[in-house]
Amino acid sequence: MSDVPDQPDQSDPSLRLLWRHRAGVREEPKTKRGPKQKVSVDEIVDAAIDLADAEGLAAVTMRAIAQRFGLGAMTLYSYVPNRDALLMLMADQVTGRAELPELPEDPRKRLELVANLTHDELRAHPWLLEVQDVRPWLGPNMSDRYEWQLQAVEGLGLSDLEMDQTVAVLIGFAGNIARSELMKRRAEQVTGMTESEWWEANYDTLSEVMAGAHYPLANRVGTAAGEAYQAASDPARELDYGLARIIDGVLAHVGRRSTGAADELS
Amino acid sequence: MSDVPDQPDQSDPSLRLLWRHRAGVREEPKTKRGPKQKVSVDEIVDAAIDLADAEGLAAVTMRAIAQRFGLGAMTLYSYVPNRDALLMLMADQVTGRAELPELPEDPRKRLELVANLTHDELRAHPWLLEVQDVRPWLGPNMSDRYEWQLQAVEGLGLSDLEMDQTVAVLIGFAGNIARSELMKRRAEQVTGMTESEWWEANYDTLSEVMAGAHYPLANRVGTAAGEAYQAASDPARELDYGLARIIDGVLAHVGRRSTGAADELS
DNA sequence: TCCAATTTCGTACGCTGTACGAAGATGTCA
DNA sequence: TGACATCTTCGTACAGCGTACGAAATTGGA
Repeated sequence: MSDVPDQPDQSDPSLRLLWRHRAGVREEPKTKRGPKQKVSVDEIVDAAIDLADAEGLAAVTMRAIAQRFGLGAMTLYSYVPNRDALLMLMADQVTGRAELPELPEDPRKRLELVANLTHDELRAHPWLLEVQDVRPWLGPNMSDRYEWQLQAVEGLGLSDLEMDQTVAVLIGFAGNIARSELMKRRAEQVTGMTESEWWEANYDTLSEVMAGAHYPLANRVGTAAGEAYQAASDPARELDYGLARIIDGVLAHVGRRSTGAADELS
Repeated sequence: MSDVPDQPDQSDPSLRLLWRHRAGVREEPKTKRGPKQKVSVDEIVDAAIDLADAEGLAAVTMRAIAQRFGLGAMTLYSYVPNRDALLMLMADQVTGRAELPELPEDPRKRLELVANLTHDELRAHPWLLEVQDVRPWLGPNMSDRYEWQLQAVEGLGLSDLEMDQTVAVLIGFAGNIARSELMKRRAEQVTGMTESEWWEANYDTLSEVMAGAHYPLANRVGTAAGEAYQAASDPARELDYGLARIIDGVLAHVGRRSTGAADELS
């Protein structure tokens, strides 16, 4: 009824939850009545991370986590507003586990480090690939990570915008490799065969079904891949190859600029 | 009881379903008894694609699709073995809708075309991003696509393995851009605010909560981004930048090789 | 001591994919 | 023409999900 600044707090409540440990979060002046909470948000998030690591993100159900603490499922909702928020907290918390090594002098090594760190992390916690596409949440550990990533591309001669975009390309590429590794592992798990076993088991069907279709390049390339690795793909080598090309491109770009050529981006 | 080659058919039943239209699939000698099916697999898959386009992959439920045809939910299972198979069919079928343009002469333009085609497709059908990570299914349209993609990198001086990896880098990058656009759209939908509105609404909370944390580079880069576009990111420009760098890197690689330098990959 | 505040959690709802089995439709054969 | 085998259709049911709701239990402050 009044025009008092009664703004309904448009701000995202998840932010305070994400930054709960860092200085600056003012404790809300809550009365301390009521039972003490039996566990902490961190314990819950850690348990959820462990569960996701061990059995995949699908196994991270509210009921399963609660059970780990001997709690009722609904009890979790006094710690965390909902499952999506929990996933967000998991993502930030697991990001905080990796220590960020000092950056080497050599520009190529710096960029490789950024990509490899992301890749290793996603291999250890593949469920991050499924979580990430909620939002690039601004948690404290994600922010630390981003700052570190920017340090890796600082001083190369890139514009501010290009620094951000370069980081995005690198970690995006690392994510793609990790994703293809995950797919491969899952396919083996689901079918119960290795990749080469699958090809063997389906060779007859494939050639029957593809009779009349002509894939000269795909056949040649597929054969080459099958001989080089003994599978259709080898993510580790894909990582090396693609990363080298991307870094080549970035370094060529800044090199070209520093020798006085035109640049097309602000 | 006998040692007759009674092999339990290890081959993937989904393959015959994927290739159902192409020559070479032998019709199984089934008796023609029983009622005729009222719709076709193609109609079901098309309806599912339309639904996914309009309301997202989560809206693609067996019940919802069946209802579109006035069928009972369980009826779908006489057309398709399960939901995952349906998603696979959707992915291949929607891939077949895009026509594959003739490839230009200029190598750079060819690689750009491969990436842009993928990007446009994923913008039109973002749910492909959620489906793809089941497996790179060997459907007829996916196979056509792959052959076309290989044509784009044929003759550049890449080895067979490198051709495959180059295509993977390009379409993976296009997918990442599409994914970040999707995230952005979803975030706006969920929060009901544009990106800049969100930053404005959370500015106070952010600075309160991040007090004590120092992100000099992130602040500088973030400010630059906010001024350049009026948002934290601009996927269209990220596409141009990253694509240019990747292609730079690939062309530098083959250029270096053709001028007689060493190559590190088979 | 009593109450207000808070946590805990049992129950329930709507939604999902899909297993099961009955019912109906159709072609084939005696 | 009937009887039967085979196929499609689909109602019902189940387990599992996130979570809304409200009651019960617990605690600190007045």
